[in-house]
Amino acid sequence: MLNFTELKIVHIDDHLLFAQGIYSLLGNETFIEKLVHAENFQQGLSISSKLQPDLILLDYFLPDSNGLDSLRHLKAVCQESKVIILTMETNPEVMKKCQGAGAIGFLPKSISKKELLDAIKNAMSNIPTFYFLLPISHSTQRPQSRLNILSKREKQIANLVAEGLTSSEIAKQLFLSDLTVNTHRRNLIQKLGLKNSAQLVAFIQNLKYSES
Amino acid sequence: MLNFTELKIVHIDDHLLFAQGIYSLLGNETFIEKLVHAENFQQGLSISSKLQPDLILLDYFLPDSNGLDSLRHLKAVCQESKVIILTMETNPEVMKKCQGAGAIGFLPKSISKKELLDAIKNAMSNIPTFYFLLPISHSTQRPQSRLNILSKREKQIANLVAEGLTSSEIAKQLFLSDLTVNTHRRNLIQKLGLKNSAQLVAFIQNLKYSES
DNA sequence: AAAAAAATACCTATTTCTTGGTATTGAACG
DNA sequence: CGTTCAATACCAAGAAATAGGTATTTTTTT
Repeated sequence: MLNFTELKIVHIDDHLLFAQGIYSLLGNETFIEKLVHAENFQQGLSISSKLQPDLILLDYFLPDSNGLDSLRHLKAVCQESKVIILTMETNPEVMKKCQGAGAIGFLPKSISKKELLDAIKNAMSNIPTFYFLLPISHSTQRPQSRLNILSKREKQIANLVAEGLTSSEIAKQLFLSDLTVNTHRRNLIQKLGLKNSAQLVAFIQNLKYSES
Repeated sequence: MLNFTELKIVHIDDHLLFAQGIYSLLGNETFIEKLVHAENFQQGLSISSKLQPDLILLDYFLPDSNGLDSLRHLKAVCQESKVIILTMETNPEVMKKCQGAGAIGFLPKSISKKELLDAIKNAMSNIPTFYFLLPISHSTQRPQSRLNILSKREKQIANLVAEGLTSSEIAKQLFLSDLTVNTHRRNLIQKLGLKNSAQLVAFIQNLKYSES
C-alpha cells in the first residue's frame, strides 16, 4: 500500500558527463526499475510518451528547446509523470514559473546524492522540493542545505507542527503569541515551497528518515 | 535536528520471560542507548525517577500496583517520558483511560517486533499508537494488524491526505462528495486514535518507511 | 436471507488554518 | 552606523478542518 514502487525514470540532459553521474548515482538503487537517458528534448519526449515514466528528470537548458516549453510539452504528454527540473544556474523567477507549469521539484545540479534521493522520494509522495538558492549575483557561496534557509525558531516550530500540535498549543509551549506562531507557519510553508501544513508535516517526517 | 536520538528506555514487567524477549528484540537496536528492566512497580518507579528515560514500557498488570495508578505515578515523576502500555488482555475502556492518563501507546503483548518498533518511533515523534483490538469476547481472533482496521477507501484517502490534498481536492479526484471525504477523515483519525490531520500525515509517512 | 461492515451523503457549529497585509524590536554583518 | 534578518505581534476575511450528530445504500460475511 504505502511503499515506493519500482520507479521508471527518464533523464533528459545533453550533458553526457552529468548523465553518466546520475546513472552511477541512481543505477543501483533497488527502488528503480528502469532509468533511461535522452540527450535532447525530442528524444526525451518520444521516450517519455512511450514509457510513461513515474519520474522525469529534466535539464532546464537543452539544445533543442527551452526549459519551460519542454516542461509543458512533457506534462501534456505524460500527465501522470512527476517532473523534477535540474539546472546549472537558477533564478527564483524561473523556479516559480516551473512550479506554475507543474514541476514538482527544482534542483541545482550541484546537489548531493542524498538531496537528489530526498527530492525523488518527496516527489513520489507528491511533496514538492524546490531549492531556494541565493540570487546569482551572490552565488559564489556554496549551495545551501535545504534546511539552512530555516531559522532556529522555524525549525523548532516545524517539528511541533509535525507532531500534530495546533498553533495555539505551540504558542503555549514556547510562550509565544498565537499570531507569532501563525507567522512562522506561514513563512515555513512559503520558504519550503509547500502548499499547506499537511505537506509540511510530510516533509518533516521524510527528513527524519533521510537524515539518519 | 530531526534524528532519533539515542533512547533511554525502562521496561517494567513482572514477566521475566517477556522481559527477556523484549531485551533480545531491542537489545541491539543502535538507536537505543540504555534498556533497563524492573520487575515490579516500586523498582520501576525509582529507576525511572533517577534515569528520567525517554520511554517507559509499562506492563499493565503488576503485582504491586494496578495499571492506571502506575501510569499516573510514573507520569507524575517523569513528565518528559513517553509511556507505552503493554498488556495481555485488552479492553477498549481501559485503553481509553490510559489514553486519558497520558499514555502515548497501548499495545497487546502479542505484537511483532516491527509493530513495537513502529510504536516506539511514533512515540518519539509524539504520535500515539493505540491498538484497537476486538472486545475480549471475540478475542479468539488473531490480533489485527494495525492497518487492517482501515477499509480500502480509508487507506486511499489517508494517502491523499498525507500528500497534502484538501478534502475537496480529494473529493474531486475520487468523484465523491466533500461530505463523504470528511466522514472518512473523521473515521480515520478516530480509528487510529489520533488527534488531527497533522498526526494522520505523520503516521502515514512513518508507515511508508517502516513497511519497506 | 439476515446481519454486519463499508461507503456514501447531509446538517450545524466551532475551531483552526490560510492569506492578505503591517509593524516593531534586537542581533548580526559589513 | 546603517542595513539586513530573525523574531515577535497584530488585524481581518475566508477557507478548511473538527466534532456532534443522523441516515441511506451497497457490499461482504455468516
